[in-house]
Amino acid sequence: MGTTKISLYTAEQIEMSSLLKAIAHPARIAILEYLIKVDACICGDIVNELPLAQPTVSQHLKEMKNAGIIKGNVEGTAICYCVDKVVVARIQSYFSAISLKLDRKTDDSCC
Amino acid sequence: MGTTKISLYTAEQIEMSSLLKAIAHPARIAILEYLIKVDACICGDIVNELPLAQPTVSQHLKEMKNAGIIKGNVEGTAICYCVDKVVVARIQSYFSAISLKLDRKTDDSCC
DNA sequence: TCGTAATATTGCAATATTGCAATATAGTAA
DNA sequence: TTACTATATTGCAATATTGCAATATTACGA
Repeated sequence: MGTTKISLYTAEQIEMSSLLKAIAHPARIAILEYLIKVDACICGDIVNELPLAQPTVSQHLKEMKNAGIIKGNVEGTAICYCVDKVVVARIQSYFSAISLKLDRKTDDSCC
Repeated sequence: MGTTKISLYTAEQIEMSSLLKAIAHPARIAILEYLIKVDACICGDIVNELPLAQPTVSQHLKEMKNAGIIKGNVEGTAICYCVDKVVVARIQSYFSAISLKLDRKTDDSCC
């Protein structure tokens, strides 16, 4: 990759992009949705739900945890992962703000 | 990359992930925000706003247009890009729905 | 027509991502 | 301790992404 002159992006832009990158994959979305669906934050059977091998799921979980979108809790042999409400809320409000700004415009000036 | 058994993800999951992928980069976010800020959907001076060369910006715009997040309109020599409200709204409501589900839970069962 | 401005495309190097087999680690139970 | 279960890590191949220089294209004006 070429060199990204990161210093010229705002902290928010960088944070947002890294959060989104952590979700921008079908498997990650599926994991996210599964963690939300299975009310209790169930752990390892994510592997059974997804068409992916255990190491791959583990990697995805690691990345998502790194990005901060999920949290992990060791419980004996199992590990309990769950979605971080606060972070999801931040993403949600980011898009709400954008959407609001877009809606305020009378109409698309050219497109 | 290994083979993603795409067939096992839902259409929504795939669509969402590809939309998010089109934004999950500081430059893409910056472009998005700029297009929203400059009320009229101004065209090529995005290049002057970003720390990126013209071909690179052009590529980003192409990808974002491919993903459907922005629209382009030829106006003589210039091209007028603007954000697609509808698509952004879809992303927004996706995260709203998730956020809502998360909030409905009494508390995080383990984390 | 020629020149210029705005944008796109091509081709390539550098790097990142994805996926998995094999292996390692850690906890728990007998 | 041994065996088992759950998860993580390593190492690697395949592919995707990012960025840009060079070049092409397209539209306009003189």
